[in-house]
Amino acid sequence: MPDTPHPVAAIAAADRYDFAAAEPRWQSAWEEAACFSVPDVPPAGAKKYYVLEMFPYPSGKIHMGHVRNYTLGDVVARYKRAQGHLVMHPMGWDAFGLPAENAARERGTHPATWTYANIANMRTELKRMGLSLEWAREFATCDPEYYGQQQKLFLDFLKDGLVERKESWVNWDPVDGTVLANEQVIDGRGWRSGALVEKKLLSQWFFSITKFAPDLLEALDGLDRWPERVRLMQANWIGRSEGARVRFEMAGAVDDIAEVEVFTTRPDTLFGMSFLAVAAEHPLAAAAAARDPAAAAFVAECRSQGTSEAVIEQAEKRGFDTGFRVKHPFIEGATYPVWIANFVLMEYGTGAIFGCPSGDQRDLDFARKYGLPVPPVVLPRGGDPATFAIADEAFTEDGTLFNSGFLDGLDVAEGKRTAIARIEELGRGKGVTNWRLRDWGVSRQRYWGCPIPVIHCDDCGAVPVPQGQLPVILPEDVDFSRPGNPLDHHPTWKHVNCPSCGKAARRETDTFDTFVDSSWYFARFCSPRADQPVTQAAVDAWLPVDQYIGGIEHAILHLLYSRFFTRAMHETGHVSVDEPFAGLFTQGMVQHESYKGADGRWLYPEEVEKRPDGTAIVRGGDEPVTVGRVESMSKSKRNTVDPGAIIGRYGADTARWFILSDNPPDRDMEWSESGVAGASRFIGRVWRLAQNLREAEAPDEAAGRKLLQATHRSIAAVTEALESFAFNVAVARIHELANAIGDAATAPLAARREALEALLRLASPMMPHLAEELWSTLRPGAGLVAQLPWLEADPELLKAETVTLAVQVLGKLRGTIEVAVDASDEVVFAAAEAEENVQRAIAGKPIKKRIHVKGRVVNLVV
RNA sequence: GCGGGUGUGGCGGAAUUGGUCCACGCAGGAGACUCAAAAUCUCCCGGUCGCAAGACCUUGCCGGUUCGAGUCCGGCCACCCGCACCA
Repeated sequence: MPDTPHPVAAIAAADRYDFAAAEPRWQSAWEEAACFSVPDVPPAGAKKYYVLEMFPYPSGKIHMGHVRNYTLGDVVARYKRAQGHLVMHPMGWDAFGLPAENAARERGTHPATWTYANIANMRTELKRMGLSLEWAREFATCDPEYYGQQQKLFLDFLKDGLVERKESWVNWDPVDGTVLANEQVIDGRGWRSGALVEKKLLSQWFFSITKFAPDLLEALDGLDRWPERVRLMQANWIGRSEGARVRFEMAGAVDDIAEVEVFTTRPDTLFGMSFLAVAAEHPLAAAAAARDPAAAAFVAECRSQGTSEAVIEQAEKRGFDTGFRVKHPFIEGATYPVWIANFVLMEYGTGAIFGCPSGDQRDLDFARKYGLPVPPVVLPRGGDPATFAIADEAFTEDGTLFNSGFLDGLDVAEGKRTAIARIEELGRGKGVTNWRLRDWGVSRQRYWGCPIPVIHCDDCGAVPVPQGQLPVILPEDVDFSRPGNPLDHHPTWKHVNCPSCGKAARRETDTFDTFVDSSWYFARFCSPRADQPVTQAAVDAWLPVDQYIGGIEHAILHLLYSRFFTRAMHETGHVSVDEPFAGLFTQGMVQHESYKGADGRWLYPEEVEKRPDGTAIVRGGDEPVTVGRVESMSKSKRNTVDPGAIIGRYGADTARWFILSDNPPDRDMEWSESGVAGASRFIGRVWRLAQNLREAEAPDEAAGRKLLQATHRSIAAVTEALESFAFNVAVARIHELANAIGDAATAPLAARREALEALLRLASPMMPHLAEELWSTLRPGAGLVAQLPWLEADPELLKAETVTLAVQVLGKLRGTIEVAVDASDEVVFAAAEAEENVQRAIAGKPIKKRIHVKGRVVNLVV
């Protein structure tokens, strides 16, 4: 950033705030003063505060979501710094991932070239925002210095039994010969080839996150600075459920399969069984397919359904009767058909369920569709057992069991206990706790990711790469002209000798899921250049992150994986904490109106001109524009606004101010051009307030005191708003203070000056450049606002002598009265009843009850 | 489909957590300044009725609890986020 000298006198003479000159100047000043640098290990007694925003994927340009995210974090960082904390506020890049490979295939640019060019550009853009970041800690996850340390962590996890090799299903594009991500599967077809996607079984690496399931669930209670909804979503995702595993004996073994095990949370409804259903990947389904071409066709069809749970759950529920039958564990002689069903998930429970249509909506829909019986077994309270029947809605609530043999008369909870006891007695299964959470598959068949540091040897199996050979670095000479994983068809890279026996062996060619990269970066920031993953003293001092800020879309996966990683790093001796993020704030998305031209093509906002009558036309023409709904900014709909253009035109403070002022930060916000213009006007207004500071002709002490009271009320209100992340309210309170200063033309200069200086300091976390600019002219030589302590309200000036009470009659507002703050009930009621409009409302009726809430309201009941 | 959330003027929203609904801003209207425009400054601005005082209605919809409900409870509707290989 060029350092443009700009003498104070020149600024004062100008009639407009020159943000383009001022903003880079203050950015350099902060850098020179090293305002935002902190040591890896803070000095004894320092109050540390770690502020972190989710680091960006380097897509090429920052977008408004980034501006919002990093502005929010910056306000917190600057505010906490002013409060006397030693604040660490780093930035880095989540730099591995699919888009770089797509760019390589489409444009022939190497992923590394593309990624580092994007980072360079985005770093420049972020710097223009004036964020209080410590750039010395910057790294990208695609730096070998970072991912090499990640490989060490993986090997430690492997040694400690936190990693497993298992088989799992992937989306397979049979034409491209490529594994597809879920987002690359569109309507069951590969996005490039258009081929019907198949499921394919691959051997892959898994992190044993399920080992921590109980702790990950229980520890949510301690995360009291996390949004309740995120904790709820995580709890539901981990999904602890009590139930039973029950083995059903086959009525005639199939191959060597003599029984099928199901998991159920409703063992009490076993007498309501109608069928048994298995997943298409279940061994019984395979056995059926081997015997019956129709079964094989159905299994093949399920296999083309993709691996995404959302797709599976929304697909039409379908099944195939295998002809096999199982025996009921309780009812002598009863047998039930075994179906293959497309909604049974192999990954959950045992891959098989027993169907009780009267007590489960999905089972009921299935039974109705295929004409299976629906025996009711739970009678609603007050229901008549003789006539109760299920129509098209299953009964899932508590009731009394009936038609259920030894369970008759019990309620659901007792029924569960009794049924489990009997199952265990019969040796047909047992009560178990089941978890929805699955182990975390981290293998990806891609080039642009962290290589998994393992060598496969025919004799020794999977052998860890020895410490001395780390890091395993990605080869640079890769060929993207053919589909599939370039690492796999690289001519030499994968051919190595087994570290154990020395024979020819193969490198693992899979790379890590990019969620691995982002699961420990917050720890690496504490000592970003260390030659081990983390240094103990640094992470012990700085972790956990005190305030983490990012999008709600990461509420489950990223946050859960990071919580797992921290536990795994604790277990392997790298960190001392279990929870990575003590405080979490989830921001809403940035949205904009969308526009379409006459021919239906999407238009960018800058191509559209709004007319006074509310209609819109294409700028510089007469083509009508259809204004669409407000939705999340996306490139495909072109409803994006480039932050760079906004900052160039209005300055960083304006962009920051608007993005904070529009609405509460946890809600979606609508970017609007007029809103930005409004923010820009306010910046100009504050600047003018400072230019017009001179002694009043007839200074009025009373007006001065009033202004100071308003100032100190503002200090209290803004502080409270910032504490609770109500930045839009903080902005409103600062507006009010500006209005108060503007209205106090007769107040003595000293009072107006104190008020304005307070305004600058209260606004400085949000508009740091203007605050510095004006502070430096009002208080030359008084240092940087960025290094000043936060203001505290003077309690003496917060006191009020009187208070306005609302007077209600029968709960309806009929007037207000002004009373002393400490007025007694008698005085208050007398004043209330004397009020003219209140008298009219009472209309002479006797007052039955009088309610007085101090400082708030009086309610008279007649 | 399952899990989670949101809904208050023309618009974004505020509301000491059960106590004066609509602070602050945007848009709009009127005026001042100006040859004019921009910028700036002042005033008005939820709806209906009324000359006014004021009355009635109003926090997505329907019902309930309470002296009093945007806030608590029950039932719906709409939209948004996530669903394990997008990041």
